Amino acid sequence: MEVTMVISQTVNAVFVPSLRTKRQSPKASLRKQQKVTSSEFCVLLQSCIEHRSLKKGRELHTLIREAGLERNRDLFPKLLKLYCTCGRVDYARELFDRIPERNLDTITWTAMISGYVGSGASNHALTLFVEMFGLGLEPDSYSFSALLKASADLSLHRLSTCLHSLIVKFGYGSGLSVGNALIHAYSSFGDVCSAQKLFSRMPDRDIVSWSSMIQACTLAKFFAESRTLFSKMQFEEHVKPNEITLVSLLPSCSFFSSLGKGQSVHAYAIRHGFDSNLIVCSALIAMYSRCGDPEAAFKVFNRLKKINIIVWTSMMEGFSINGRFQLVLELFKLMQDQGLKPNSITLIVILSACSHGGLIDEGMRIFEGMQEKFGIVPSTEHHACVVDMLGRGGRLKDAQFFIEKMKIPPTGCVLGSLLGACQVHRNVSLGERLANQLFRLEPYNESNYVILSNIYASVGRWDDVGRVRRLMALKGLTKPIGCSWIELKDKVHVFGAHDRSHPESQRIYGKLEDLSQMIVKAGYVPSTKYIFLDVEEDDKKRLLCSHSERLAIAFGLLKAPPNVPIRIAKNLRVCGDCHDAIKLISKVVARRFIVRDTSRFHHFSQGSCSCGDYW
DNA sequence: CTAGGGTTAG
Repeated sequence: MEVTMVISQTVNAVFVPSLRTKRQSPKASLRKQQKVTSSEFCVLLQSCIEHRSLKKGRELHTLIREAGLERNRDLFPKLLKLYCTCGRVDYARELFDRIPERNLDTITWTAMISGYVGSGASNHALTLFVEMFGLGLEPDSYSFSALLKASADLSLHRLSTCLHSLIVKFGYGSGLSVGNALIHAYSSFGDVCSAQKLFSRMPDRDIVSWSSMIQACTLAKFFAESRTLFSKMQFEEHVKPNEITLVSLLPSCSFFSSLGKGQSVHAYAIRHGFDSNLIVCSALIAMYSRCGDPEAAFKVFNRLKKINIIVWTSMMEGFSINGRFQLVLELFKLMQDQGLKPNSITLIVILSACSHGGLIDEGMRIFEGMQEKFGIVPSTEHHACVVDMLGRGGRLKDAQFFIEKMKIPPTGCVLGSLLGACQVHRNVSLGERLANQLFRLEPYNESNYVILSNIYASVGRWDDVGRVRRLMALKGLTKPIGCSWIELKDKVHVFGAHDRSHPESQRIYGKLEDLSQMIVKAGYVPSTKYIFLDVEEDDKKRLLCSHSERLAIAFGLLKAPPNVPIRIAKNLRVCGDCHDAIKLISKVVARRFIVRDTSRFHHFSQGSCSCGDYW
């Protein structure tokens, strides 16, 4: 409110005197008006743009038109930008179309193009660019920056490379902003190599270049490289990280599932006053949660005074992946009590929490009330959550019925959820039908093949297992190799299944043997149904004992300082038998284990797990 | 008229 008042005062202060001068000597005032007022208008417009004030902006526009300055070279592009940033690209386009093409210059075309990109209508931006190029107008560095963003938004890798060569041709190859836009575009395609090549050749680099390069590494899962860049920028090139740098870096810190790295970034945020920035905080909350420390995440959450929907969603997601499902629902209620409405992503998080927590009735109630209560039309993702919820709870028939009654066509993710449930509940015939449907729908999604092959294996149909595996090979798909890792003293130790490559392998297997004896005494019976290989029972039992997660656990027990929880991460789902075994190990050695799966955490303590064996 | 940012089912 204050802002609009300031603007209107300024408008009056600037405009009223010029109105008065209008009635005096016309010639003198005209000159005066154009010289002084157009730049003053420019400042005012800028202020409307910054505060996204459409109302004041329209008033200003009227004043500008009356002053005969609408088509001023500086003001016209600014007017376009005003409408675009206020969410009215249509007004901007109308204004743009009122001027004959031949009278438009590159700057104006580019303003309109950027406006489309900024409003998420990148396709229109490209169409306009083609028109502009066809008229023989040369794009400038601003045009290229906007176009690169458009090509990134539309996932057009080829277009980005074409633009890159055009950029070089037009002589903008060493420009800072264009370079930054190129890094961003390449990183959005996961093409870190091109981004890195460009970055290393840039004559000038600023905070945006560094942050974008860090972001590129993080997105491509080059986590160690992100961190290296972070220290390099500070200690070798003396560039000061800002909040955006931290947000680009933070996801890298949770990968190894050890807290140290993320904590140091948090400390940096506190030292530099970034710890009340909501975006930094939601990244911190996600980082702590993904390191298996929801309490630390909650501390960050709790000291915020004003919380937006994304921060709430991050916190609820954090509790959810750490198995605190009741807490998720309590927070969800609290959030609504405070007058905040969930968005579509919040509801996915909530439904997924209900699914993983086995809170089926509650979940169904929330799903059914989505539209009426929150005004959100359920998308395929929400439907997939419900299918997962019913399927996980063993209600396969209900899940099938639910899919049949869907008002929108079921996508791969909806059917995939049900296929996953078929694996858990060993339903071969339904699994087969779904898998065949899915192979047509998404032929290159390897997880569907893996699940079907696991379903066959679980009932001993080894010929069919082989058939699915050959089908995968034919399509060039592979099953990811399982491994687990543990970080100790800044070093990551990775283990594969039955791995003997670690220098301390002998001690690890010795420890495993001890542990096996202890848990057998405590009542452990190996469950060979989790071995999806065609081998003898005894071999299966032996294979179970040296799964990668157990090797990492044994190593952790040998090496980690006493009394701290042992944190393990795995790139696949924890095997069900290992899950049983780790529960018992946590009891017999009186130790907490925090194991991260592909999708969630298992907090093992005193013989039980936070997931309640339902996952 | 330019560049980079947080939450998303299996």
